[in-house]
Amino acid sequence: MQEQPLNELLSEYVTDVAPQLLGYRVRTGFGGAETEVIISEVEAYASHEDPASHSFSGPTPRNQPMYGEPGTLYVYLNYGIHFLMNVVVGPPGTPHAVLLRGGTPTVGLNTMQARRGRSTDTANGPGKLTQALGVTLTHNATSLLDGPVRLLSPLSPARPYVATKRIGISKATNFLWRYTTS
DNA sequence: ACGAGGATGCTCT
DNA sequence: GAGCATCCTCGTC
Repeated sequence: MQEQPLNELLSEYVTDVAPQLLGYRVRTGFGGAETEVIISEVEAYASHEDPASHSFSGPTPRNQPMYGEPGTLYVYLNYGIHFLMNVVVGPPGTPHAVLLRGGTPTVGLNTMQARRGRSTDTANGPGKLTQALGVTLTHNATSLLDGPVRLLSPLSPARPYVATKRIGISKATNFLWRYTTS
């Protein structure tokens, strides 16, 4: 496959990067078990231009990782229950992020099903995705290029996608910044 | 098939 | 103290 280097892709503007991450893989190898999904659903969050972004109002203790290098992993606790994972993107220092909302399991399905405690709906949601991959707050601010949670290039050509409204937010609900493979 | 409601704890005002 | 970038169970149709 031919594609531009990942670090170049991740430096583009967040709404350009987000749909291009569809088809990329996320891989972990915790507890001796390799697990991997193909990303199928993402959302873009554009810092100060986006009232729904965690970095809309500037730096806070929680959103520090968003100000890091493109390719940094930003994990946070949502609703007190679920971890959600983002890829920090955009020109370095701009706190833009792509929320990974779902994936198709390709490696280690049994492990992911065990982590999920069920055999269906393994990674088709942002909280389910992190649980299936074993991603938690301990991985926050690590590098997706060089760390325990890896972002890997697609194995097959890019597929068509659709852009729709983002889900589960109460601000800027009209932005068509949710991208899913059709 | 679908909707309502509860779980659960951190973050920021 | 309010508000979450969610998920699951249970009730009803």
